[in-house]
Amino acid sequence: MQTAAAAMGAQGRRRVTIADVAERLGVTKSTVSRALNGYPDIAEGTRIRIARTAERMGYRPLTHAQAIRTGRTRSLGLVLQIDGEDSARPFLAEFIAGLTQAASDENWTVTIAAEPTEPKVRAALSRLVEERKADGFILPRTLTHDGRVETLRAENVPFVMFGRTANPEGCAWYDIRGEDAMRAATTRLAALGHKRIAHLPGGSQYYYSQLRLVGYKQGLEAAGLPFDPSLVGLEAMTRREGAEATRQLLRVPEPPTAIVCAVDRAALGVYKAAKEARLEIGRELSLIAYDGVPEGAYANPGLTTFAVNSHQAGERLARLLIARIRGTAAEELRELAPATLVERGSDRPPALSSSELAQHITDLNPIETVQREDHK
Amino acid sequence: MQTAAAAMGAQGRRRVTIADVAERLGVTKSTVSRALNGYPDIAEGTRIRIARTAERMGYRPLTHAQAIRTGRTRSLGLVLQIDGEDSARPFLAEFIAGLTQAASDENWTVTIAAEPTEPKVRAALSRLVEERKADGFILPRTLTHDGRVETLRAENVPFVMFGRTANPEGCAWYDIRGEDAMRAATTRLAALGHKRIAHLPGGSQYYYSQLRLVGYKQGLEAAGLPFDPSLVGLEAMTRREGAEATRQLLRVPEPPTAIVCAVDRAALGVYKAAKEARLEIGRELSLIAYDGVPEGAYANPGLTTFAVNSHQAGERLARLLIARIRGTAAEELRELAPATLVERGSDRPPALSSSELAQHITDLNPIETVQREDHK
DNA sequence: AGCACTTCCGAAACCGGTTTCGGCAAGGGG
DNA sequence: CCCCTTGCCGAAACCGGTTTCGGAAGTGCT
Repeated sequence: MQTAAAAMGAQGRRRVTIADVAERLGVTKSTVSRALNGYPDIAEGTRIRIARTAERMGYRPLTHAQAIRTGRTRSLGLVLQIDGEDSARPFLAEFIAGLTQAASDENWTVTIAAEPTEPKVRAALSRLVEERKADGFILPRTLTHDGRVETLRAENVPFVMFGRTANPEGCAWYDIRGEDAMRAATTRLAALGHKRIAHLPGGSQYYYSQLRLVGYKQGLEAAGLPFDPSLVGLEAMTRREGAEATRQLLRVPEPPTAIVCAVDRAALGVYKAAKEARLEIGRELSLIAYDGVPEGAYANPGLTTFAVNSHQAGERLARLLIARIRGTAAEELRELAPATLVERGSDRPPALSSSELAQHITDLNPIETVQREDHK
Repeated sequence: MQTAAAAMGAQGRRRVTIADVAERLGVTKSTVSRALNGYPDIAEGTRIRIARTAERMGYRPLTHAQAIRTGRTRSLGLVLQIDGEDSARPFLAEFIAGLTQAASDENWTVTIAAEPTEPKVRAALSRLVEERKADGFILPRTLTHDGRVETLRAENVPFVMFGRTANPEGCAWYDIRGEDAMRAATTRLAALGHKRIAHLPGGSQYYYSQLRLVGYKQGLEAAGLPFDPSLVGLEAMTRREGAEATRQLLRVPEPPTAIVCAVDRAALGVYKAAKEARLEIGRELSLIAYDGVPEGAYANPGLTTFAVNSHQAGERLARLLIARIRGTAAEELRELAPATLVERGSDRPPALSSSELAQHITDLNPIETVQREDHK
């Protein structure tokens, strides 16, 4: 139904095509094409001459026309899983900015899609490949065992992950050294005088949670503190879960005076639980987390955290993926970057020792109250 | 340099092409093409036969191959302006989800780009058109006078705006009735007993700010309250600006007992200023805002606000743009939707009258303190 | 001088579609 | 019965590139 073509995208004069360039120089299209694409059977002088006139005439090959023969589109694919529940993604804008700017530097574009469930995400990946809409993919939020990786490996499609994974075979990635951040957070709290430092891990489906737990343990070891499994709380990815995990940690005989959270949003829940228990963050309970969400700055006191540079992540991932598509081996395309400490007010020397804190908590919170909080 | 094609996207068997379908039926490619594209010179029976076999064979035309002749890509363009400063976009994920899901329903895709400044955004729009990467654009964050519109109008490229604009000629849009929300907010506060209701407008570069101001005035009128220009505060788009505007409003002889904010983030600044002035939100100062940012739920008390459904906005905009590209007149593609009231705790009957509040403020805050706050 | 190799480029096919053009057959009117 | 439409489809050109193939000129070697 190509009839109602009222809105024709016709903007003035015609594009300059490869035929125009060829004619101008008295050579054939094929010579121009091979010259511009670096084929070895074109004389150096000819190549330069062609490159110059093409440049001067403003010739830019039409990606679609190339794609029909080469199969390549110069397009990076990004498929998001957005399920409405947990769709607060403060970093998405910066991430996309980094991605698209790096892509456009190399004259690539980014095709984006979103689906609510994992099977649909996989289907979308396949569809984009099948329709040649993307030459490769960036996979955000890598899981320990990631179905998307299987899909793409099976179809032999290039990809790079934001985050490492359990089975690294054939995988390229960019990741932040979350384990180093957790390690530094722990030693920092120890240096402030904390003896009982807890950890709130992230969801176990994410590989980074394992890494961050390891970093926490390394930090304890470096500080000469023993590892106590009872100080590893429930998995907490949300404010609600963070609050619940904290309530549980504060109920034990020797409660922690500091908590290292795998993610900022869980840390926001620590604030909530602390408020319920009438504890002041930065005095009775210290806190360091990871991510750098903007809400952390609004918390009271501000949340000390290790921030990740999402813009840079997007930028690097775009470059890695382009290299991957061009044929570089996955094993050579693995990059790690550090998180940056943002010091705010949530980490201070402990005002109370662990046992004093325990006493303080039971003084302030009769058993009944605590239990009622627990069930709400 | 097409050499290192190690990562060829070759997935098994070849696609089924239009030639395959034609051969299968003993007709020519051209017949298949015209049948599938609804040309009138194909017999109905033939059309059905072709459609069925194409379907059965799993034939899907390759968009790029079509594009080279038709110039159309079946791709929607979205160019974001992301400048790093104000890049917190809590709705972006939902918006993109709506957009891409609607697009993919109609077998279109979304190409996304981001640039830090307005001129670069305009350049990106032109580039995407020039390279035929997008058939039309969605323009988020419409300004009163929008350079993007001029660029696209000049090049005769279809577009739809998220938000209305001053000069509607040739513009299609989807927008939320922010004016109705502001009107409802104002009458609601009046019904709770507030007599002095202030308004914090958004940035004047945004057309919606004008509309919301009008809605506020309509609300006053409907409630039988006089409009007092001194109750319209400074433009506030951020928490910081919202706080500053509030300080200023609270300093007058007859301060407002309630504030209607054009945007949630300014409202978060009201909380801050209220805390400084030791006023309790929902008692001494009531508050209703607009947007529905997640932080509003975490504020204390929760922020009552008119929330916009970003997912739906994206979805509708995709459909409008596709219709626009297919030739529907811009004037027929204008859609408005209401915002939804989310009741939380920030709007209550006033605990104090305006004059009592004024007294209360001066009691609690010696002049010096206020001035110091002012300059920080 | 003769021959085999290179070097470099033109000719033409090709990719997977769309669109123009023209022709055949059936139908209608005089 | 003939001519003129009209309906329907095939043939071929076309879109803007890439890639294969082969041949003309130049080079090196004997």
